[in-house]
Amino acid sequence: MPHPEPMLIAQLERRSGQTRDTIRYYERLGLITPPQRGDNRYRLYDERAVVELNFIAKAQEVGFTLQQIKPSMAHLHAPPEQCQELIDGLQAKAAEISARMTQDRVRLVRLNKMIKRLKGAAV
Amino acid sequence: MPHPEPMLIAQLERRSGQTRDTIRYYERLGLITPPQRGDNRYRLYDERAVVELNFIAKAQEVGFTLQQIKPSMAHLHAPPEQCQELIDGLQAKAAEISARMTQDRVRLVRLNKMIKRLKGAAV
DNA sequence: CTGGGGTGTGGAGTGCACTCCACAGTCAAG
DNA sequence: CTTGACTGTGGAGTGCACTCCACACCCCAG
Repeated sequence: MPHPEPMLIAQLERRSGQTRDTIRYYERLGLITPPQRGDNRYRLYDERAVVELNFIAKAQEVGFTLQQIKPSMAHLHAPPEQCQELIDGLQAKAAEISARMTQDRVRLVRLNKMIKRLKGAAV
Repeated sequence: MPHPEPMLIAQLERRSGQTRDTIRYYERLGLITPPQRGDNRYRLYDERAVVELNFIAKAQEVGFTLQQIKPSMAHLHAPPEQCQELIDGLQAKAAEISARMTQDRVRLVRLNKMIKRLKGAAV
């Protein structure tokens, strides 16, 4: 059933939501596994590529940079055993986000104070 | 009392916490008022510069970019009358930060789910 | 009067994540 | 057989906020 019907980059573009420039950029960076090539040197992708691109998108969404994502890509297709480093990375990122939220709370308070002062002075 | 004892850039660096490169960069951008010059073309700063640099630092702290800060610099030395645009800017930024905090809450939930799943699978 | 520090300038480099470009080969339809 | 869409490559450009550089004055202490 999973007959490997390869897709060209335009199709992967549609299926992944990433532009072909971005896809090729990720390939340059070594983030995704380099696809097969046809006789014409065209890239031939399979489902694996879709999975990888979705993973990258999700990882970015939670705040990882591409550099941080790169080492995790290896673990992506392996079953999640002894991924302590992965867990560590996730926890570090969670801490980072928490810290930013704390910062943001402070910022908001400051901003609201400024706004109040200005509004008061304007009257 | 406020005799205008001018300072060189190294002193402003110490008093403001910004490197001289950053100070000159701000000047290039037109963010701070260009200082007087001595006969040797050295920049001669006064207290005003300290105020301006502190303002920029604070504005950055609450999340404004230099581009966004630039138009506010004019109002800095004037009394705060009819600064509706300033207030608008502050409120916009507050909204922006609130939005990010909402995003961050989502991100944190996702991250914690990932962590739990990985920890569960690892056992 | 020499040396070491401070200062001036314009311009290039950094890191992130793309984004766009010119130029060239490839392929299917009319 | 030509045309237009698709693909390939390497490289340059973007925006942000610096940061660093070479090269050249300037100034004061020893």
